[in-house]
Amino acid sequence: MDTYTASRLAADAGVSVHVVRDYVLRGLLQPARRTESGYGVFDVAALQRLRFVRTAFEAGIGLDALAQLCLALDTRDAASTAECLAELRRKVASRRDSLAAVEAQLATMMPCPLAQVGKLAGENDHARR
Amino acid sequence: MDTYTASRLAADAGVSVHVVRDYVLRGLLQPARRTESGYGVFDVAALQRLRFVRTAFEAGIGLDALAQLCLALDTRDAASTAECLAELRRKVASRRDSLAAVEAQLATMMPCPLAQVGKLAGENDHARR
DNA sequence: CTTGCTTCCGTACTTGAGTACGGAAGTAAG
DNA sequence: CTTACTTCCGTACTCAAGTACGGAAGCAAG
Repeated sequence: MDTYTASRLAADAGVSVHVVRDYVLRGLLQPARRTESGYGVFDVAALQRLRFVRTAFEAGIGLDALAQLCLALDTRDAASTAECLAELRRKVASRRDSLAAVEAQLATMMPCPLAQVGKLAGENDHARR
Repeated sequence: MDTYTASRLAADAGVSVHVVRDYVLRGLLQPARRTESGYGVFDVAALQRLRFVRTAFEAGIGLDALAQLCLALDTRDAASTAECLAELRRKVASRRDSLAAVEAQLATMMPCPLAQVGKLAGENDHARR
């Protein structure tokens, strides 16, 4: 019936059980329901959520920002969801830019093993102010 | 004569003096020389180095990896420099991939504020094993 | 029922990056 | 010389994300 225990969910998403618990505490994840004895029961949506969060996290998005989005998502608040999404897209874009900059600098250092680390960003600003 | 005091260097790179000291301790940066009284004296190369490190750091490269590269750079060890550069390029590439994945998922959630977080990565793997 | 796993929960430690504190000593201006 | 700022150094704290520990209780098999 597509239900997951905490450890199954963790295994399927490739994280430790602890991370699942941590994310539940942070509001990134919630069990679809709980057994009478308090055990969490998760569904496919939770797995998708968890995978999404991990991907975003690996891309450098902080858990707090993701928690905000998840909250908006869970409360089905269209306005704040849109806002969170916009903010995330900004973050992603800025991250992509830094990445591009590093790639460029890395490229300039590739061929020669000398210490010409700055050759690109040479603003050459007036020392000895 | 293009020399920088620790605080000038920090200001010009847009970081705090503490970060400069921290980076010197980590071997990411070294003063060109020191005054008799132990004060660090930096040069433009250090500024370029610092800027590069910050850019890379903002792109999600850990300081440890950067420290390795800087060590290789400073010892002018062509072999390990090349190795570090290769590794950094791998990291950058993987980071770019995560970023692309997030962008894709973000795009699928943009138009509709519903909780269809996973619609992309839908592996649909057999729950209730 | 007993043995053995999983879950729960709280708490506490770890690691990475950075900030803050406190004192000693250098430096610079009047 | 005195006052005020900067630097140095070590140590200690903060914050984020995760891991580890320890005990209580659920669950499952013999």
